[in-house]
Amino acid sequence: MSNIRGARARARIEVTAAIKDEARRQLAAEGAAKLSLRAVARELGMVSSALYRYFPSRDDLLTALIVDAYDTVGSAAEGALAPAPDPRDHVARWVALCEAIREWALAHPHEYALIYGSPVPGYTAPRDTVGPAARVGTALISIARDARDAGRLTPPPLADELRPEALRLTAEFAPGMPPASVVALVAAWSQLFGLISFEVFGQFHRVVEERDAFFRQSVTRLAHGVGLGH
Amino acid sequence: MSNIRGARARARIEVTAAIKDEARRQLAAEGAAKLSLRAVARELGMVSSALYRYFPSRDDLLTALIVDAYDTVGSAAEGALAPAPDPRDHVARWVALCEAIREWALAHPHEYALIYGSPVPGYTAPRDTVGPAARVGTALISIARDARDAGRLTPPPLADELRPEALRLTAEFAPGMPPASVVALVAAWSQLFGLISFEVFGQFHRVVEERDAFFRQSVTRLAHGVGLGH
DNA sequence: TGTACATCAGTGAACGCGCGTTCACTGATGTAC
DNA sequence: TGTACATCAGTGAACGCGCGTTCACTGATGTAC
Repeated sequence: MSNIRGARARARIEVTAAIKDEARRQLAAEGAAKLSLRAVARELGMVSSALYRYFPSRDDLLTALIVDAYDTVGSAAEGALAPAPDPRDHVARWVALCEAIREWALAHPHEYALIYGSPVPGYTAPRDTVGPAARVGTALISIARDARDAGRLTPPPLADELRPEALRLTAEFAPGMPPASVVALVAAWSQLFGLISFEVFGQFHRVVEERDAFFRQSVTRLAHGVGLGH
Repeated sequence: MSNIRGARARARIEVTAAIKDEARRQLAAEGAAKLSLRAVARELGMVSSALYRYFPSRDDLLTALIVDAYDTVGSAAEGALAPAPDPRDHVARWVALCEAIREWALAHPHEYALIYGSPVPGYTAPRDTVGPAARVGTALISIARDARDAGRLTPPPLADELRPEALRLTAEFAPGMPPASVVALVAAWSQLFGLISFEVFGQFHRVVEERDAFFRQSVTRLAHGVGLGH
């Protein structure tokens, strides 16, 4: 039974998780700027200095929350990729993926704001965040790749001035894909989050009412813009 | 000479402007959450309580900054509408409009974040902001309307489930326009800000390098998605 | 034109508050022999 | 299996800080007669 690992090791894992959970709760209540170590400790019945056994500073706690957020939205996206009803209907898979991301965002608006909203002032994201941050983009690309392999991806027109950049993006993020499609994918990626951010941040208030249907329509059009399903 | 208006009235206007300018400076340095009345007063050589002669509370100062931000980006947008080289090239006008908004955003990232980023926690936008907030959307619609009047607007396909919503949106925001175009316009509006937000908030860091050309390409495609220029 | 009174910008002290972080400490858990 | 020592989670007090807002006040500007 080598899985016991001692009371200390297990306690450390549990307390670390409890701190992050409470921090997330306060994030949802007050927003990132007002997240306070003292308040987290208070709520947990600890003394504030005790948190320094787990996180060297407030910023490190924030970083952990950011990494977790990227990871949960990333795995939500990847999860939506798997159970596709018809793996050959690339538009439907694209829409399902977009809907999974939107649902996560609506369920966790403050964690969403943490990673896709205004940067937290005075805080600069460390290296640890770049891997998890890429997962959503990778999922979007994978659908386009499947479509290409099935001969059902039509590259959109591409301005000459963007050709070098398109080749660079392709080499770096989606080798083998048509460069024009890669550019369109990057644009669609940001536009997807434009749709979600406007909903989550309240810009659609008193504008769009039928949000589900509007989102479905818009991301379907986005899929066509990328060249899926032609 | 009735334009003298007394030293008091003129001083009030000047001091109010100075407070907002200094607040904007701090916004750029620290972000909205850290904007502090005391720091603004300190920098202006006033005592903090003196600001209460001009703004009843910190939130009211924030509201003033938000309204100003919507107004400046709105007039930047409207300004780009006017000097169109060829008023019949609706795609070019659309692109110019989008570029004007992007340039304002890049030049004033914190004011941009104030209105298009995560909502400031604990702050709820008052009525005064809705008028100024609509100016950008109205400018986008006006281009589409010109295109339609010239017979150069092709409504995109529209899902049946969205038909009622499309009619409502049309009646409210763009009477007389094809409902499918209005839905596409609302989507394009949010997607435009997705492109800008990703650039301003750093998501394109180490991803997109040729930002000008990428933006031009993407908003041109956005124009086509709305049905301009067919 | 001169005077009496009202208005209002700005002062300075104070209120009560919460914050991040450091430090010397206690006592429980883990480890090596 | 038992003992001696090392590790480490958590304590409690303290540091120095900045914040928004209120309040009674002074003195300059504006207004009515």
